[in-house]
Amino acid sequence: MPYDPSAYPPFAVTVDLVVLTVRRHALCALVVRRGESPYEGRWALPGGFVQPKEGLAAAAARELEEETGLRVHESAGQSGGVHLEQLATYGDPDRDPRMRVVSVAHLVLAPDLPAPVSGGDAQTVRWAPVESLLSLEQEESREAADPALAFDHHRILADGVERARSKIEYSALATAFCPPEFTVGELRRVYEAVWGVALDPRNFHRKVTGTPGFLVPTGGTTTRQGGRPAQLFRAGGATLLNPPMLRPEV
Amino acid sequence: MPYDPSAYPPFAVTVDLVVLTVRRHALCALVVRRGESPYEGRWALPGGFVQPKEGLAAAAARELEEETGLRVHESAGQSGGVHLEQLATYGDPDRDPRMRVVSVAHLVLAPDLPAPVSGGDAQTVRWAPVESLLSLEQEESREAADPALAFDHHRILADGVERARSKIEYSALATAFCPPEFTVGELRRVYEAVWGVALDPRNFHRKVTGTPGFLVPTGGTTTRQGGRPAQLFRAGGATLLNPPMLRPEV
DNA sequence: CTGTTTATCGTCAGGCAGACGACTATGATC
DNA sequence: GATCATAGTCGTCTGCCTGACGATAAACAG
Repeated sequence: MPYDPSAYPPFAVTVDLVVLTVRRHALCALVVRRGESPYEGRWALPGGFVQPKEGLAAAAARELEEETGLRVHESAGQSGGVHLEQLATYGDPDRDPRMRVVSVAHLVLAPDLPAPVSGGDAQTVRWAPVESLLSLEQEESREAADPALAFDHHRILADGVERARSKIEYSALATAFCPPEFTVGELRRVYEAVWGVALDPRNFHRKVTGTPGFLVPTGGTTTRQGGRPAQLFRAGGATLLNPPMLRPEV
Repeated sequence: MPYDPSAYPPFAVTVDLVVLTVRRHALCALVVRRGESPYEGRWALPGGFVQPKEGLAAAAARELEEETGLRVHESAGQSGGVHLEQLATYGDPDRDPRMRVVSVAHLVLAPDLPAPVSGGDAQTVRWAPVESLLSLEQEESREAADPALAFDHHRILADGVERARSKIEYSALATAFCPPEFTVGELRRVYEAVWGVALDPRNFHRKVTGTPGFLVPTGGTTTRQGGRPAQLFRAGGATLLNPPMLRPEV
């Protein structure tokens, strides 16, 4: 099977981004409003073409910075540092009606941003709760009050959310949703938002403070959540939690 | 950013396969000898171009059947059924010296085949223990007695093996390495081969027979492993093991 | 018949998670 | 300033699961 550079089928390769954060106790994803056909006016995941001499992760990082101003830290997993990883690749022959597009989806976990989204037009880029994005799509046949996501982005988002949900079980990645310094309660609210469940504050506290390398106390305290002052922590060096955090049944 | 079908960069999209099985108590991968430049004469993972109107999983299944005669069962996870899943996508700009190739790697778990490999030339397709494939590559600078894998296939294989090792922890996928009917001991040898550790037969037996939906007794027994007759099982409907099998530390 | 091999059942101790009580230290409200 | 609401932190207890390992069972090889 010799290569003939003009004989291989014409493919376009793109990256799509599932950018997740936790805002107001809800897991939110970054979506952009499409300004062109197809799916004009619909919400879609941010993304774009991979450049000829650009790696896949580099393309994802570039698109992320173009859309949000977020910069990926090299050593992912740091608290306050944005985490980026490859999610999966979607290449159904007719996922884009215009041409054959293979999209390498990436997952980004970011802390809540004070400014909504810098670098993008506020009218066309926004955070949307994943719950509404995913549930709306389920009943796509309803009147198009809030249209569903474009292309196969519903599936990509669902896969990304599922990846995030399972990954915070056995890794320290939940700290990627937190500011550089955070309390145990704030970290617990991240788990609660991502999993959509309530956790026992006492057992959670015992678990995370008892896992070596997960949290490092900074010595400071804060009362920004109200109530008794809480210790501040940074993410420790551990990336894998063993034994894992257990997601409650059902 | 309007689409211009002639303006996007020229990409080729391929699928590569990490096909794993357990033979003679060792985890083995399918490799083919390259007959052309670059890396002529080297071993490489099987793979090929995605066709214009073909999905990624379909391309992987087609390549698998072309190289091995194996056919993927639709409902993966059945014992005796071949399991196929997407692994990851590799697209470094210079991973192939000839052109820009983005490869969507897939992971295949198959039971040990009585016939070596049907459908392929026995001289150019073979099972190789992953231990030797991976360790050889580590010392690539040694004399080229047995050259390393072509392209970035060492990394792809390593990722696939790591995926398989972690996935049998929390899923019932180990049965994909087994024939349609198998004993607890045979299943244990699968775990031991994939993880490269020895497991306690008594605790393993308690664990797998006590996990609902993992194993279904067929009523038959066999002595093909020698010793006392062992019950035969089929894979149950469960796909996720909760709690998971624990891989011994270190 | 005896030793070897593999399968299977049981026992026991330690670790960890879920349920939940108790106490502490803030700010808010009266 | 007393009281209340809110959040954080420490402990206790119980049940489940795992790792270590003893014991028995059923085949085959000599």
